[in-house]
Amino acid sequence: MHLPPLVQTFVLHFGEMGSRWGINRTVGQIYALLFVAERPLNADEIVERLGVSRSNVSMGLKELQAWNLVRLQHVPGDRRDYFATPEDIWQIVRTLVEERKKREIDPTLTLLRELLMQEAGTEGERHAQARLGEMHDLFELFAGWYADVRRLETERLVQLLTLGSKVQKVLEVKDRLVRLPGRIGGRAAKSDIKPTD
Amino acid sequence: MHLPPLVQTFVLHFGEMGSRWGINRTVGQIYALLFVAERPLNADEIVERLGVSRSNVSMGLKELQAWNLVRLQHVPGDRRDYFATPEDIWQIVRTLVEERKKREIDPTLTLLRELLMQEAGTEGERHAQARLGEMHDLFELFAGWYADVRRLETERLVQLLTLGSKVQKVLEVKDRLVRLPGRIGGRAAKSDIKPTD
DNA sequence: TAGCAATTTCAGAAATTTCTGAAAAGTCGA
DNA sequence: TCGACTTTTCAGAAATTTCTGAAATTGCTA
Repeated sequence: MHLPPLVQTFVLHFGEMGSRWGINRTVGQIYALLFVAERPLNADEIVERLGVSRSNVSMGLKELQAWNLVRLQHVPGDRRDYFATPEDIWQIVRTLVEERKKREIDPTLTLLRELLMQEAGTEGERHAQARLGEMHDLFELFAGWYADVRRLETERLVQLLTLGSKVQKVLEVKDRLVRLPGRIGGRAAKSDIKPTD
Repeated sequence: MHLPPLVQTFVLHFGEMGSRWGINRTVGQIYALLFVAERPLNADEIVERLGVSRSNVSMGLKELQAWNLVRLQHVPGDRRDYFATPEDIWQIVRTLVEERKKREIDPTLTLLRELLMQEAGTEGERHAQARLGEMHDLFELFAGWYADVRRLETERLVQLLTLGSKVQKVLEVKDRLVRLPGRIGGRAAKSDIKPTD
């Protein structure tokens, strides 16, 4: 691996973090390398800089493409494939949110729906089902949030994230205004989740 | 493994999802089992129901405790340890958010800060640093959001999550009101992140 | 402080994931 | 269609993670 020290530190870190983020080391390193690169890189350049096998890079790039985290580009007069990360970091956020939803939330949501349809035999199963119902509502809420985030344009997304704990004040303001004639704020959100604290 | 079919399906699914969520199969199964259990369970009961080794359960419980996802309880007249998940599912959300921040965001934030302090030698390093700066700002924003979520009481948390794409309307309303005399909405959030789309 | 019950630790076995090299498949111009 | 170049596939090697059984430790009470 020969890279400027700053880049190398970053690339190695991303490789290590990969396992916490659900990708493997090489995939993390490739992504980090492309992220800081000044121009698109081809597979052999990645092999050269990371010191891993060609086939590993090929598989890593395939996975990053499946995640929609890298874009394939072509350099005129060169038939090799060149890869780059989207420059807009907010596009990356939307992509990650979408993929996480698909992988970490949707499958469980599907299963929970199925289990809630079943007939509970024993007392224990009835209790389990009640608990699964709570989890289902929670997962639905998250799924909706993720879906919303994906659709928001950048400026609104920044606002939503910046909002955080200020939500209280903002909503107070809204509630007050919504009660005025004219109804700007839209209808109240349905919520079958009962707060317990 | 002997469990009612409904519970077994759920437990197995959680075990499989575990790897996507950054925990191992047994840890996922233990969590799922405790989540739907009618009463706290001791280690031997978990061994019995999941059909895994005693030591594996011991390690799994230790990890779940490190994540603050299970609580240790004592049954009077029984010196064994009993375990349960907090009943309030929103407490679980806060815990997960906190732990994810600690594991998935903070280490990278720390590294990015360090790298941004360094002197960039080459042109390539200067470009890399600019890119890392963008990532740093993004991670800061997320870290702040996560920290906020952890602090919100349940009702507000539900509101924040339900908000999603409605953020636009709500903020329009707020903006309008904030400009009125009295300044209810608080000061504008500082934002060094420039939207690019 | 001996004896028993419960829990934890840990070395190595088992399972899983990641990575490589070699071969296959695809692509383009001559 | 050939041949040079490029990418993909995949079986097995290497690395890593997970899991187990046995032993050690903890803590209680008699």
